[in-house]
Amino acid sequence: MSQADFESKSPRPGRPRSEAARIAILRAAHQILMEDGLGRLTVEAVAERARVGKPTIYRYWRNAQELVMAAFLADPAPAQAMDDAGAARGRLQAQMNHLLDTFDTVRGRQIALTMAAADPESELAKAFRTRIMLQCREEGRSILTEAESRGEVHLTAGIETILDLIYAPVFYRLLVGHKPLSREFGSGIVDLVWTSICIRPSREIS
Amino acid sequence: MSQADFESKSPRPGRPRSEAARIAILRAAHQILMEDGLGRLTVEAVAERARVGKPTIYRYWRNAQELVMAAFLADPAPAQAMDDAGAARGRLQAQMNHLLDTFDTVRGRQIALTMAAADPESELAKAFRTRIMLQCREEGRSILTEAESRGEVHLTAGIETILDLIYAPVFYRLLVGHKPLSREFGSGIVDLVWTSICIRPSREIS
DNA sequence: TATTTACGTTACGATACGTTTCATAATGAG
DNA sequence: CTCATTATGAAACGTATCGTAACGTAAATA
Repeated sequence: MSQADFESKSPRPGRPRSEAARIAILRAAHQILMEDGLGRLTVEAVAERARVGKPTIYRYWRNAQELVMAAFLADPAPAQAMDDAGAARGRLQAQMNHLLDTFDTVRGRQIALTMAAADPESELAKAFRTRIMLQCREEGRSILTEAESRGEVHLTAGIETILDLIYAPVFYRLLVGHKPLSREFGSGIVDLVWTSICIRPSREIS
Repeated sequence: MSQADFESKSPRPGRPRSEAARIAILRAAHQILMEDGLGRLTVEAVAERARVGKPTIYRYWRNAQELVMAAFLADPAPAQAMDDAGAARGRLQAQMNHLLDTFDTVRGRQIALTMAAADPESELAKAFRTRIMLQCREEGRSILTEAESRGEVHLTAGIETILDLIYAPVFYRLLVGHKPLSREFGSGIVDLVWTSICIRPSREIS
């Protein structure tokens, strides 16, 4: 009788895990990330704030990095209701605005930093960035591929490169901080990319 | 007689600082960054590898972060001799290739990570990123503004936004690692941006 | 009831930070 | 030459943190 069998047959013997403790830990971690930033988060501090023992934290997560990622994912940003009806360019712009609203925040920067600081090849980092990046990137992809099928744009340069051109500058300014993010910046990005890929180039933007 | 006066009048009394120690420290730090990465560099390890005392390190630099930045700056990447004669687009492409050669390395990623992990508002971080970013960014700016003065491109979207579109995707892939950097990627970036800003749009690229 | 698993507290050994103390070294001034 | 000064590396210090072990108690199942 393996453990899997055991679990499927009846509840485990012994004390059950405390969901209240788990939630308190995730909340405490998130608060510390917002107040002190990624570099100052310690398991000790989280344990103290959540009023739990360190062993409890280590029962759920292997290290601080894993806890941090879990904390961000446990408190997901609000998804935007995407309007499927409008023009592709307008939808891309709206989505960019939503991305800026979501990431031009303390939280956004800490998320980006967490992603950057992780070993890119680790399964943990892959899973995290998939979760963080997937929604907006897939929306962008969907907008662009639909526009392509309507003959409005060409994606010759490769959809992945185009998506990077759209989203990377946000991330870049978020992390490097050499210039602020702004709606104007977001519009500039969308304008540049759209001008490049649209099949009927429109010079009236100049 | 202030310290500045003192220094300008005659050599300081007492034992002079050891340039050999300073160089050994910077080299050791750089080696550890290349082998273990930013997150694993400790002052203790640098001191041991450089065969110096910790107080010696702290006499020169206030903390590990400052030392890391100094180590990267002490070993600058080779500057590319820029050919002023070619077409702007080709020069931009060549510069992008050089940027990829320089940054698609262990060192490049550690530099980017160092920049990202620093508090963007600190004077130290500002100075560091200025040093790291200034050369390639100013070259790109120069290429584009010359092309603009020749009536080849328009920079309506703002030169800063355009420069971010060119360089951010490199940084993004370098840090996030969701897809590799490549010459093809670099060409894709330059193509997309060029198509967007050039005044005579050329459709033969599609 | 006994057994099992989870809990928080406490303690542990290891590592690292930034600083102090110390003996020695390396200079310039008198 | 002596003396004063500054730098050096080794050693030590107090503090913080990591990840884990030990412990008494709690909360469940059989």
